Amino acid sequence: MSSAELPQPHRTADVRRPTLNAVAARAGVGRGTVSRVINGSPKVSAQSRAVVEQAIAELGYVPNRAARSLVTRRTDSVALVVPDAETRLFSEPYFSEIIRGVSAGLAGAGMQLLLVLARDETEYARLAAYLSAQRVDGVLMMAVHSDDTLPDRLDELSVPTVLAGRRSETEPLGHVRADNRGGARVAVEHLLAAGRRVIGTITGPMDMDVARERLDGYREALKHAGVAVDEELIASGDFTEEGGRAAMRELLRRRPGLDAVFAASDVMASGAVLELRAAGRRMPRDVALVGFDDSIVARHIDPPLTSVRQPLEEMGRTMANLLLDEIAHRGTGRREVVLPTELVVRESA
Amino acid sequence: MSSAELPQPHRTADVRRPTLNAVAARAGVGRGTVSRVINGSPKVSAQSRAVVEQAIAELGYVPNRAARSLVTRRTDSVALVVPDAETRLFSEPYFSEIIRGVSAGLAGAGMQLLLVLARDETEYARLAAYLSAQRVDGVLMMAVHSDDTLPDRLDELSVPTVLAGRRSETEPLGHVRADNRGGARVAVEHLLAAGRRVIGTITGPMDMDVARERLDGYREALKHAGVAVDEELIASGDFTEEGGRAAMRELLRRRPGLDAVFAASDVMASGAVLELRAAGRRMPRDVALVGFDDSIVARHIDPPLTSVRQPLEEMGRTMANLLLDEIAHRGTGRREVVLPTELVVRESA
DNA sequence: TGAAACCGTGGGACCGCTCCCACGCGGCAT
DNA sequence: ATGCCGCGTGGGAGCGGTCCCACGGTTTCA
Repeated sequence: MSSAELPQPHRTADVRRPTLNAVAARAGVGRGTVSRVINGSPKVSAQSRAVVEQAIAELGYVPNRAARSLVTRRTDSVALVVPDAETRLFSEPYFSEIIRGVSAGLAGAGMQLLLVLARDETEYARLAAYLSAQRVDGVLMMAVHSDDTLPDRLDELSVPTVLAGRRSETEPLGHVRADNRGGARVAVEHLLAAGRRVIGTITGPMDMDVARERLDGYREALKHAGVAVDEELIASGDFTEEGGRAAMRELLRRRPGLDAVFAASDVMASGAVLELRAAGRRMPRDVALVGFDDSIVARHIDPPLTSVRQPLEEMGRTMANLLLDEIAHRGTGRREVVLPTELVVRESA
Repeated sequence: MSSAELPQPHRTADVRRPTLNAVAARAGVGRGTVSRVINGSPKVSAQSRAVVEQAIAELGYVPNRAARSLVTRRTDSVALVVPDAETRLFSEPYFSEIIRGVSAGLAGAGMQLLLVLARDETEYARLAAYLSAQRVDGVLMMAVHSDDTLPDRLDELSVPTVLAGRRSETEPLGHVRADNRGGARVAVEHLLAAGRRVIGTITGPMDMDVARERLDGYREALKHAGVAVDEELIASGDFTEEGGRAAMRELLRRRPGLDAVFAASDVMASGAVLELRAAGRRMPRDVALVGFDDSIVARHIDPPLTSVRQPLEEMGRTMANLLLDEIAHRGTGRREVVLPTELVVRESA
């Protein structure tokens, strides 16, 4: 009989939810008043507010986001963009912790989190247009590469954007990062304090800011302790296990007498461990080892790895806050926040 | 002069994007025609279509999602709900792989992924109302507990829902899961094939379907091989490292002569390794060990752990597809999909 | 040759909300 | 008393789409 018998593809269940109008009718007030109550406007009498709130409760009214967005031009949602190539890194606490921080930071403001995995280059290229098309109020980006221009494009389109980490020392956009330099410094100081003097380091790719910063921290610590920096003790990896292993091999070849290594990431450290073991070096007796990230592998490496921990969740929360701030008051000036790291001492050093 | 000088908090940049109207005007056709072109309706002449597409390209037009949602009552987005308590599991490939699969599956359909971390109980309780309030077209849920009623509530509110894993053998909702029983069986068969006969198992919490299924697989394999199941060789853990360790200790106490162990998760296996090592057992010589999940720790345990891998990404993609299907044709009947597992042989067994 | 069927098309109505203007009313100064 | 101010308040307009009806122009078939 009714059209209800016809299939209704692509239609949500037509259990029509109460509208603002319905609430107004029930409360015996105008739509404007209901809207004011919902949006916490002060220009409502206590009485009206009570009546409206009552009606809302009775009807189980929830505002329609689309209708609101349409007029306010806000979406109350932000996108978290992660290049898919890096998704594997998800497996590191890095992503999950940051995400939970972001989520916590956004929840308070009633913002939704849109997860966008940029699969291939094509998709990535379209992203700027896509994200600027009034779909989100702002964008958070993780794992930005030095040569990544998406942030700049978003900036041109005046889409509030906050990055996890910076692309270079002169990052123009707002971002949050850990004190990589300080963390590295503390790590190396820890090795120095244990009496180690021939300390090598395995760096990340030098076109990444984190890698440069951690290397700088290594240098600073040595310099500060009056130990000359031996360039032969610096080998570069690429943040992969195999890269770490190769770098370690190189270090052992160049300076067989080294007694400690600071690896700029736990994953590289785990590669180094394999090589050290193969070379018959015992840890920490012969060679002490410190990593960076305090990732999940740190605890499972044998011996458990001393590592530098970043306040990931706090970084996420801070990113959310910076973004919310930027959304609320545009162009309040870009801000960068650097959060402190912490050395987690285990058995490897 | 203009109002542009006034601060405009909470307003997106007023660079007004072209509307469908603008496109129509430029193309010299009516709004209806433009709408038809955008939605791929066949009832448009080739000529009109060409003109409209041209105009769209020239203006860089992108449809306004909110406006569309308002009338269609669709949002073209689905929520992925993850109880925050489980977020730590993010660090396992489990979540990241599933997410990437989900994302891939949704991307093809032009759907957005809303990540919802349900923090505390209160929030979790509100979620049903929230999610049913025309905010998403469907819901994907991970890490559902046996006593979780959110899925049922969503179902009542006729919100299409698909789960990762089932709550019990009689799960009424659509879901995707790995062949836990078969995987466990293959794992144990692998141990049997290596000549092991006194095979213990460390199970997960028995109120979880995965745990029960994996234990069943263990039993099946033994039975099939004509080996009597010794209940003393079954110890229960809780999917944590410490739980695995305790269970292993118990097994060694009960049956010091065991020559193999099947742990229902890699994390528990890593705990077992610690205990075995403490007890002076060498692996795999004295005791062979197989885990489940092929998580990141599996490769880093010493010796590298033989483990059962689940096709996580495919599970994610399948979840997305089931959900899309359910959204498009409601009530086409609940479906459950079971995907095969694979034994990854390393050095521990 | 005329009616019927069909096809692409334009545009009005509407989705549910916010914004803002105009209005009524009581209190205060004139 | 009369005017003015300010505070709630109601409701029209409009956000940018989709849906659907009505319309003119062909084609089809009796």
